[in-house]
Amino acid sequence: MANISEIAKLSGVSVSTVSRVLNHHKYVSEEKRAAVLKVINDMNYTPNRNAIDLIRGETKTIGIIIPYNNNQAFDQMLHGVLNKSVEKGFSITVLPTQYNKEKEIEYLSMLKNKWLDGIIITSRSNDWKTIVPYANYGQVVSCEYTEHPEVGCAYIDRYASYLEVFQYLKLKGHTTVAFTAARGMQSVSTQQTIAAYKETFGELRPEHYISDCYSMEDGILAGEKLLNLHSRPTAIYANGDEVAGGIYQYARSVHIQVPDDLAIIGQENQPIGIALSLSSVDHQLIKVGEQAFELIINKSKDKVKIPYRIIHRSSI
Amino acid sequence: MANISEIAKLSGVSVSTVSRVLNHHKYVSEEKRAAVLKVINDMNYTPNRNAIDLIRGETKTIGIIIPYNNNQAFDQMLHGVLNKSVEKGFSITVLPTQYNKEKEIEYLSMLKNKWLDGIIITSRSNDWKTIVPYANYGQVVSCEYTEHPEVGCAYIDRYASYLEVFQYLKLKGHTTVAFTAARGMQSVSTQQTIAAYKETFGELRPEHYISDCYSMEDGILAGEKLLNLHSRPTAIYANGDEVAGGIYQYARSVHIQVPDDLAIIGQENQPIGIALSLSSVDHQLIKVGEQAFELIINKSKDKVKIPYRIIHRSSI
DNA sequence: TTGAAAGCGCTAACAG
DNA sequence: CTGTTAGCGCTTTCAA
Repeated sequence: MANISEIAKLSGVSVSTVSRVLNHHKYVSEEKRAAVLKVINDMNYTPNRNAIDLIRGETKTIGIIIPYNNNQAFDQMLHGVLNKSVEKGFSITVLPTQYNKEKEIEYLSMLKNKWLDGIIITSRSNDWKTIVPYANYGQVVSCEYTEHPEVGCAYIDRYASYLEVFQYLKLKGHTTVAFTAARGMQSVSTQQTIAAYKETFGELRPEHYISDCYSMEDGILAGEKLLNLHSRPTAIYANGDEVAGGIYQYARSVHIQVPDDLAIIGQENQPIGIALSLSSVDHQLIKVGEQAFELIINKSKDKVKIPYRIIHRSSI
Repeated sequence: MANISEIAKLSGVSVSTVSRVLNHHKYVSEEKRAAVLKVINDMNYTPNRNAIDLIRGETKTIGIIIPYNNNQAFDQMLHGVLNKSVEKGFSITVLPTQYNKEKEIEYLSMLKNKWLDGIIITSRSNDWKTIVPYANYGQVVSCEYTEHPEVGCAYIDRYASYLEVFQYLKLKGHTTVAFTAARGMQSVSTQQTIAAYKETFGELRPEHYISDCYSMEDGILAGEKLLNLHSRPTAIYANGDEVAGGIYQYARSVHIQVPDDLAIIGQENQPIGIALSLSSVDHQLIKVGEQAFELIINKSKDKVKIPYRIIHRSSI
C-alpha cells in the first residue's frame, strides 16, 4: 500500500499539502488539490489509521464490557450502544469478560494504552476502587449507579423496581414469594433484590431464592425446585423473560395453573414473554445503552436514571 | 502517560533494552530486566498499542459486518465469533450496515487502512465484484457461499434446507403453502427460498410470499395478511422463530388451530419456539460464527458447510 | 548483551 | 498558499 509521501511525490507536492487535502484544510490551491485527489484515486490510496490514531491520541473507538455474550439483557444494552455509535461515527469493540477480573482489567488497560477512547461497563466483577483509576486515561461510563464522580452512569434504579414488584405481589395477597437471579451474592443486583424482598416480606427463606439462572433451561430447573417445595411459592419473580418462560413451562407440565395457582413475572419484555402473556418489568436496556453512549462521547460524568415500567399481562 | 524513552531513562538503559524486556526477548541481563520491570511497575506504564500496531502492520482486531444490530440471527453469529475471539486474544469490532452499500464499503476500507486484520461478512449488500478486491488488504470471510477463491466461507446450504422443508410440507399433504422473508428479492436467501418453493410446488402466487419480516410484530401482520386470504395457506414457513411466534399469535386470536388448521415452522430454534412448541430449522448460526472466526485467523479460504437440522415439535 | 539510529505513516508547527 | 522538519511511541537492524 502506498503511503502519503508516495502520493506527494507522484502529485509533485509536499506531504503536508497531501495531508491538507486529506483533512479538508483550506489554503490549498484548486490545481494542487485536484492533482493530489487524482493521484489518491489512481493509487487507490487510503491513509493508515494507526498512524493517525497514534498522532492524535484518540481512536474514535469505544469498548463495551459485557460479561456474557449470549445474554438477552446485555445484548439489549449493546444494541443501544450500536444504535448511537453509527450515527456518531464511532466504532464499537465488544469486550466479553465472563466476569473474569483479570480480563476486565486487561480491557480497562486498553484505555491506558490509547487503544480505546472510552469504555462502557454493563456489569463488573472488580470493585470500584480498582476500576476508577482507569478513568484517568479515558471515559468510563457504568450501567450501574455509583457515587464515584469520575464515572458517568446510565442506570436503572433496580432497588425501586424490585421493591415495586414485591409490594405489588404482596398487595395481590401473595405471602410466599420466590425469585431467581443470575449471579449470586457477589452481584449488586442480587443484593438489591434481596434487600427489596426483605423490606417487603421481612425474611427470605433460602429456598425461595435460586441463582445462576440465565436461560429457559435454567428456568425449567428453577421451576422444578421451587414448585416442589413444601413451602411452595404462589408467585415467582424471574430475572428475565426467558427464565420466566422456563418456569411457566415447568408449571404447565405439572398442571399448575398460571396465574391461578402461580403468578409469574419476568424482566426485559422479551418476545417469549409476549407469546406466553407473561407480565414483565421492562428496564429499557436499549435506552440504557443509548444513554451510556451519549455520556461517553459527551465526556459527561452525569448520573442519568433510566425509568423502568411494569408491563401487566395475564400471568399475575 | 509515560513512554518508552522515559522508562529507558529512568532505568538507566536504552529504549531498545526496554523494548526487549517488553517483548520477552532473551539476551537481556537479569539485573537490567529487573530494573526495567521495576520502573515499568512504578510508573504504571503500558505500551501504546497504536504505535505497536503501526509498526507491526497488524491489529489483532477483526470486524464483523452485520446489517441489523437487533436481529436474532445475526446476534447468534456474533456470539459465535465472540466465543472464539476471547480465547485467541483477538478483539471484535461490530460493523452495522443497515444494508447501506457505502457504509459497507467504508467498513471494508478498514482493511485497507490497516485498522482491521480481517472482516467477517454475515450479510452483504454490495456485489462480490466490488467486495473481493478488499481481500487483498486482509482476510475476508463470508457467511454466505461464494465461489470467489479469495474469500473463505462458513456457510449454510440454505437452498437444501428450504427445499427439505418444502418437500416435507408437501409430503404432509400441504399444497397451499406460504412463507415469509426478511429482505426481498435483493437477498440471496430470499431468492433461494423462492427457487426451492418453485422446485417443490411449481408456481408461487405472489400473495403467498411476504417480505420485510423481522420481529414478532411483523409476524402478526404477516399472519393477518396470509390467514385472510381467499387462498389461505395451510402451512407457513417463517424466516425466524419470532416471526413464527407472531403468526401463531395471530392464528390463535382468530381461532385457527395449530397444527390442525395451520402448520407453522420457523427458523433458528429460539426460546420462543420452544415455549410455543413450534417446529424450527436450526441453521446453527453460532457454529457459523465460530467457524468464520477460525477461518479468518487461520488465513484460510476454505469453504466450510455448516449442517442444519430440522427440529420437530408439534406445530406441524 | 547492549545502544544508536533508522524508520512505521502521518500531523502540525514554523518559516517562507 | 506551500514546504521543511520535528515528532507521535515503538521495533528492529546494525555495530559494537
